[in-house]
Amino acid sequence: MTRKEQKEMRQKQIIFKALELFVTKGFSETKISDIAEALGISVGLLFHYYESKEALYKALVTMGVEATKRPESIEYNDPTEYFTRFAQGLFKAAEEQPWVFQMFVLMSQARRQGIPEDIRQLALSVDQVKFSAEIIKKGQQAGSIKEGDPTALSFAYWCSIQGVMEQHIISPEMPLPEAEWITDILKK
Amino acid sequence: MTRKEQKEMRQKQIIFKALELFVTKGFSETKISDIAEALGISVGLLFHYYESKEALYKALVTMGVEATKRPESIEYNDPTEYFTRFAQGLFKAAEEQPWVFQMFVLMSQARRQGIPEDIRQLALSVDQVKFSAEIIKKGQQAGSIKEGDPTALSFAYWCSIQGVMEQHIISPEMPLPEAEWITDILKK
DNA sequence: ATATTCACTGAACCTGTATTCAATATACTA
DNA sequence: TAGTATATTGAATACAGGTTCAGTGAATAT
Repeated sequence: MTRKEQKEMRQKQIIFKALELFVTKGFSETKISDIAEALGISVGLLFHYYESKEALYKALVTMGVEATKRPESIEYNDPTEYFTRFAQGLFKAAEEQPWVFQMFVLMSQARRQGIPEDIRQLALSVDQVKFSAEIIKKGQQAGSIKEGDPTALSFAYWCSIQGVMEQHIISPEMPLPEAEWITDILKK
Repeated sequence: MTRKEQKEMRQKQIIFKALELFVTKGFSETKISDIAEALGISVGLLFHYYESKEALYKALVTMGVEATKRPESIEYNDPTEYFTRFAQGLFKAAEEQPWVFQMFVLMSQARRQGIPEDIRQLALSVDQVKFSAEIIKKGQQAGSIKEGDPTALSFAYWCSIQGVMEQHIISPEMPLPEAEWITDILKK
C-alpha cells in the first residue's frame, strides 16, 4: 500500500469513527482519546491528521454539506411519492451505511447554540425545509397534499425524519417506521 | 420573605435556568458559571444549593420522571383524539411554559450514551412508547388507526413529537405543526 | 547505500472549568 | 441584644482532557 493510500485510509478511519462517537455520545462528551482508543492508535497520531478536535468536527460538517449538495435526484410522479422515496432511502441506509444518517444527526447537532459560529453557519447553510416546501406547494396544487402553510408542513416532515434518526441512534432495537407513515403527515 | 421560601425560590431559579441552558446549549457546553451569570449570582452560591453539576442534572431528570408519572388524564373518545389532544397541549405549552417541553428534550438527551449510568437509567424508566402502543392497539380494533406493529407506530409518533420539540428549540421562529398532522402518522 | 520524509508513540504541558473554602453579610432565635 | 444559622461572595485549588513535542523506525527517494 502506497503512502498516499495509507494516509487517506487513516483519515477516513478517524473521521468516521469520530462521526460515530460524536453522534452517539455528543461532541464534548467524546474525548480525543476515546477516538484514538477505539481505533487502536495514539492520541498524537490523531493530531498528525487533524490539527484539533474542532477541525475534525468542521471537516465532518463540511463533508455533510458536500454530501447534501448533490441530491441523488429522486424520481417521482406525485410529490408525495418524493417524500416517501426519500424516507425509504434514508431508512434503508440506516442499516447498510450508518454514516449516512449519522451525518444527518450530526448536521442537526451542529446547528445548535454553543457550536463555534463558523461551523454553525456552515451547517445552517443546508436548508431542506425550504427546498421541500416548494415540492409541497406543487402537491397542494395537484391536490395530493393537505392544505396549510407549506413551510410548516415541510418543517413537520423534517422534524419527524430527524426525530426518527436521533431516536434510532438512542434505541437501535426499536423498529423503524414505514416511510409512508411519515408521508401521511403531508397527505390529504 | 421567610428563609424557607427564599431557599425554594433560589433552587427553582437555578434549576429552571439550568434546564434552559442544558437544553439549548447542551450539558457539557453549559458552564456552571454560565448559569450563575445568567442569574446574577456567584458560582459559590450555586454549589451551596447543588453539590455538583451532575447533581443538578440528576435533580432535573428526577423532576422529569416525577412530572410524567402523574399523566394529566387526557379525555378522549377515540384513541386518535388522545394523540391529537396530547400534541395540542404540548405545543401550546411550548409558548406558555417553555419548561414543559424543555423537560421533554432534556429527558431524551439524558437517555444517550455518555450520561452517567444511574441518571441514564432514571430517564430510561419513562417509556411513553410502550404506554401509547396500548392505546394504539385499541384504535386499531376500533378501526381508526392504521394496521401495523403498534410499537413501531407508537415509536414513529413519539419520534415526531420529539423531533418537533428539538427543532423548535433550534429554530423557534419556525411555525409549529398542527397537532392533527402528527396524528395522521397513525390514522387510517 | 544514504539521506530524507513521514507515520507513529507516549509523556509533558497548558488551559478551562468544576469544586472547595475562608470570609462576610444578613436573617432568624432566644 | 447577643448569638447562631444561613445566604452569599470571590479567590484558590484540582484535575480532566486537548495540544505539543522530541524521539523512533519504516518507507521512499536519489
